Amino acid sequence: MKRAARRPSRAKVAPARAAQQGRTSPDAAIDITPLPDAIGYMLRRAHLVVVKNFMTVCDELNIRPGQYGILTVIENNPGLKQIDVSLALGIKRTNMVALIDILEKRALVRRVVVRADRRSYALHLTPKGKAFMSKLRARSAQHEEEVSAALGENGRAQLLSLLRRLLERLPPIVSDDEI
Amino acid sequence: MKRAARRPSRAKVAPARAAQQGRTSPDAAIDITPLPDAIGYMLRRAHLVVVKNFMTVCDELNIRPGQYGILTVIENNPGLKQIDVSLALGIKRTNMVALIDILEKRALVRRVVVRADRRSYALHLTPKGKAFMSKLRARSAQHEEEVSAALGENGRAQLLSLLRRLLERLPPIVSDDEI
DNA sequence: TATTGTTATACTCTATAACTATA
DNA sequence: TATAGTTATAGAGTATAACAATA
Repeated sequence: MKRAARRPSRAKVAPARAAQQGRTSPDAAIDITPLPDAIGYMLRRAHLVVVKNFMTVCDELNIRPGQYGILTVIENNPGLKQIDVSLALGIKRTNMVALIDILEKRALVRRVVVRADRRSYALHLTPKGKAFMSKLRARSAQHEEEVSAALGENGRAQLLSLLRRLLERLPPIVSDDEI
Repeated sequence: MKRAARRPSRAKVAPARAAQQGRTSPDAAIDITPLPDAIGYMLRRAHLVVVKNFMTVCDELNIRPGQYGILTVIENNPGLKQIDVSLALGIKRTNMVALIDILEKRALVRRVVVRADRRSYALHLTPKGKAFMSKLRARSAQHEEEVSAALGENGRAQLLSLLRRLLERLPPIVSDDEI
């Protein structure tokens, strides 16, 4: 996330049409949300602003949002296999390898050999991983507070309820065959 | 979006912990939404299922969601410069070039030379582009209906209102200096 | 035969630097 | 000096195919 400073700031864009017609009123400007009725697009923009906010937490602790998800799933379900984490988060098992590699190299996660099934590993947080998650959870809670404040009274619960409805009632992203 | 069929379907994952403890009840399985209280994560998942739904429309008409946004902005604001479209959609002007190239090669959009400022183009839909948008709008409306149905009575309006609040009250994704 | 982890690879989206031509 | 468009390039994130070890 780098800063730059080239052009003067302007929240709205004066369209060429307005200029061509001699109108210079800022009211003629198009809005920064040009597809305000497209649920998919609005979800995308909202996700981006929330993630940008969360990235300040991630940058502090040098972690990616996806890795935060993996750590959380492992912490809440110690002993999971990589394939289970993949399935839970919708990350392909083929892409999970490098992600776990990073977390293992940082000594946050351990791959524990399972005698019952020597194809797979049981994933656990190390003591360092648990301490890390402790910090991460505290900072994440702060972030969630900021988002809640933006959403207003009851807004957070309402939003989560509506998002849950979408996840429950629309076809899932990937059938787990594809993980 | 390819189909595959390797493993038996399972909506929930039986965690190794439960198995190790001898529990095999499906109630012990972890949910497919492992971060149900993280607004950012839930927005991501919801966006993915909605986009997957919208992709059926895009695949039919051989277009990407981002290109749909560009066409919509140009249709609603004929004569905009590339930089204006970039700003409106949060797409860097450097990445806008190839996107407009594609739309121009498909004869949906025209770059019209502006005598008043020969650095820039005025973007317009061609007649073919307008006809295309006509089809696209109709199919998109169908898609929006499906999403609305999933959200239930008033759900759509509530969700849009909450998402708008996030966009208005959290810091913007990019200052327009960075476009 | 099927599953788990792995490697290699490709594709999309996004990001940065540097150039040109115009203003 | 600043802006609009462009090119080249690099980095995420995600996708598929093929393989070894194990069940």
